[in-house]
Amino acid sequence: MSRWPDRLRDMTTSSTRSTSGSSSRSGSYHHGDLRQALVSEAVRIIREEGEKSLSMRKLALNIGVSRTASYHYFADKQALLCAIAEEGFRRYNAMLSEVHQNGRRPPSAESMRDFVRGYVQFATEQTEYYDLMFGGHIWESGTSTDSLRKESHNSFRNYVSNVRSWKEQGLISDKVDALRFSQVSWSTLHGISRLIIDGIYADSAAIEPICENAAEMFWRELAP
Amino acid sequence: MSRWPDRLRDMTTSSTRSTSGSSSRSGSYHHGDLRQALVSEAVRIIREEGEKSLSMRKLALNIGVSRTASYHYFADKQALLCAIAEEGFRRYNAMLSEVHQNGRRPPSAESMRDFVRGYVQFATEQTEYYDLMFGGHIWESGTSTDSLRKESHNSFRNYVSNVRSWKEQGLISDKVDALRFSQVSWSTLHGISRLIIDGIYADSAAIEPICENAAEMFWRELAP
DNA sequence: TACGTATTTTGACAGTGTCAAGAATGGGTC
DNA sequence: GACCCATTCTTGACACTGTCAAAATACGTA
Repeated sequence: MSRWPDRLRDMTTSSTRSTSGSSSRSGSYHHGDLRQALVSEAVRIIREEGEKSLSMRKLALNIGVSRTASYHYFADKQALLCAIAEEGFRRYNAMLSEVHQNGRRPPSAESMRDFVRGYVQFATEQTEYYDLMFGGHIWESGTSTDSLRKESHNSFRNYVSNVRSWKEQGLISDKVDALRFSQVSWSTLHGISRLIIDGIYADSAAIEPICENAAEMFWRELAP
Repeated sequence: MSRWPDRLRDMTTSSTRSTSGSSSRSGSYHHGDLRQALVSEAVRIIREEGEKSLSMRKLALNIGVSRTASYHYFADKQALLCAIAEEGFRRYNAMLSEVHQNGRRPPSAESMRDFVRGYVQFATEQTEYYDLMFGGHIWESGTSTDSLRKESHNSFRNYVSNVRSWKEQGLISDKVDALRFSQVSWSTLHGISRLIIDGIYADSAAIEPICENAAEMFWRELAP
């Protein structure tokens, strides 16, 4: 006679379980892949109900484990959020290398436009990740995970070294300061994204021309 | 024999009381200027201990009133934060009109640099306000106060109409789209500020050259 | 002095993150 | 197969949080 028959019965039919896929043995005391299930469900909650609505207790309840089970995989809530942000950086890098076609595409007015569009699209469509990646909550007071810090530094370093290599190949003006340009242009992209996400640029029809304008401005800076 | 002798004694010597100034009658049941005291103390807590550390209960305790007294002036915590953001917009507008010398200063490479510096300085030094003004928490899910929304719209409209009037006076290139330029440049300013605030541009020595670069980029867009 | 209104308090409820201690499980060794 | 132990999960508990409803207090005014 089990001590939690209802919960177990619920678990086998829970929609949550179907997403975790591989190694989850339904009906067992051990979940099988709790760590991944936690991250997935957390992302789902943030996307569909907002970050504020994510609590460790509700998260565990939805998955079908007890409130503190998660603490075996994440030291605290912050660590969970860091793990999600890391996943975000992985997706972000994938998006970047697709837009840049792995560096095989020379910079141009068009490539700039595609890049700006891609960035803003990623930020505004995958808000669940973007908010955590550059949201501040994670970074303030230095409570972020080591691996997350490494991942994010990598991301920006790639960005700069991209510009630098363009300059060395003579594809852009040699007057450009690669580091400064990267910082300022990234700021612009980040600013556009944040203002859209936060609903301050409410008119969604304005997004496209804003991106175009930004891309033109960037290219005016870079053009040989 | 009073029912809360300790609290009353504390109140008269509390450092909090001394800041409220004018109409507070110390030692009385009625606080005198509780609304203002709440805002001031809330700002203090956010600045010195971080926004996360601000709770309605602690706030009331610090001031020396009971936990729910604040709800007579603010419908909920969100409303309190909106009030602080409004105060922030007032300070922001003051800063702007000082930098622009009330519109009497024609746009130039120097004025651009001063403007960028002023903006970033305001954002990074008065983080308590800036975070709330453009922080998202307040805007998401449309729970912001009417008066706050009005104040913020005003702020941006002023910014655009400034650029527009420059254009009409022939002080900048007539190829500039005032609205688009305003949106993109504001995004850049916001992006720089956020990335500094969030500690992602950790090197504080980089701030100055970043601002300079941004200002140059802006002026290249505007120069007649 | 009495009354109504503005202001503040107490009590209560449903949440939250997280620690410490214990219980169930599964894999490896004899 | 029986045993043991590390891994995984649960229960209980504590100190917090925002906020509602009802009661208490003080003040201005008639």
